[in-house]
Amino acid sequence: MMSDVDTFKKLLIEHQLIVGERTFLKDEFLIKAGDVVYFLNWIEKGSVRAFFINEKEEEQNVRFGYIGDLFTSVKSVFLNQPSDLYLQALKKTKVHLISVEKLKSIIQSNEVFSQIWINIIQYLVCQQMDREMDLLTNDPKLRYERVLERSPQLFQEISSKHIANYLRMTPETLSRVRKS
Amino acid sequence: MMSDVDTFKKLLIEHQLIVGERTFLKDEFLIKAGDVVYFLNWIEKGSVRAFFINEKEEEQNVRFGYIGDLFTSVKSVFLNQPSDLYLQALKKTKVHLISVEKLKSIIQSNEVFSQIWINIIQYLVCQQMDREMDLLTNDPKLRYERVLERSPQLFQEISSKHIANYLRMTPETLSRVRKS
DNA sequence: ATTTATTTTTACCTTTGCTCAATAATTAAA
DNA sequence: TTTAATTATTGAGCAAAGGTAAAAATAAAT
Repeated sequence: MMSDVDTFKKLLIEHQLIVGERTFLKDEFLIKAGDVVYFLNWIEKGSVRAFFINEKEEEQNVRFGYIGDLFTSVKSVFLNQPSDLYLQALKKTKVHLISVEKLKSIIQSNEVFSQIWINIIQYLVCQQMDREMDLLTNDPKLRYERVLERSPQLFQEISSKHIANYLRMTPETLSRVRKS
Repeated sequence: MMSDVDTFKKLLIEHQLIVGERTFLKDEFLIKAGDVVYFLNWIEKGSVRAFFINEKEEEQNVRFGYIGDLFTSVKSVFLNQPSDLYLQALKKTKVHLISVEKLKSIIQSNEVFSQIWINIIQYLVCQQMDREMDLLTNDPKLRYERVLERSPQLFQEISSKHIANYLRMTPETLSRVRKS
């Protein structure tokens, strides 16, 4: 059985929404804060992180993307405003570029697209609720275990340093938590 | 100029999606965890909180609703599963009931509905990103200030006790933060 | 392969938000 | 209005997560 995201990817190809591809070296930025976002990135190879700079000028990770993921600065796309996130390649990463303009247009004109789009963003809302519940867990160990259970692949793909940041703790705390 | 939510409310009336109304006394539950959710609550009067029970059996607030808001257990509606949230009246609260079944049906069949629905849930995603950034702010004072700036009405409507919980801190810490 | 840089682990110390407790202030109930 | 119950404030002590620093382990670069 095909997932909504798989169906959506098939539609992206059929309707020629893929307008190019790009390769980023490790640490290169797909998008920087302040940039206007023209593309969704469909990751063919590599991995990416999304982070923002907080009030103390520190980087704060909010999302990771791996092979097969559609990755972008969502708020920027939805609100038509400059990105508040940085998207950065964690290793050499190849992406296919989906035109935001064409995507928005076809979501408005094509019934099939709009319905599947609804399913996809509704699912995104659900994932964000889970993320909120994770972040509201005070005990670092429980926070770690919750995320490990739901996203085990995260811990395969991403370095502990970045996971610790994502989990709102220091690398030292994560290291201790994993031992105990 | 009419907001998407206002337009949506107008459509709810025109298409007779309001199938009843209910009044809840202070502390009564609109929905309990485990319940199947049949309705969206359009709040006419009063205020409501959404919370879940965490691993330590404590209540954890995740959302508040006031007059005019559409309020429900979103994940339950989107995933067709029992609610993981409790929705509880914080004072005597009157709501109009929107049929989830009818809403889902009309979103699939009516172009106008589906397009405005897309706008509404895309906006919801953006709000959740902001919430995530709030929760990732480590310093309680900054966390308080961020939310106060973006949702000043929250501090009018809701008691400090519940706000503190929502902000991931104790009432004592919130009290001290407000003084300083 | 060797060097350089980065990440992870460990120990010790510091800070800060939480618990507990007592009081004051508000709100609800009789 | 008076009483009861809940909520908000303040202080003191403590536990736990974070900071610092140094060593060990990986990974990257030459």
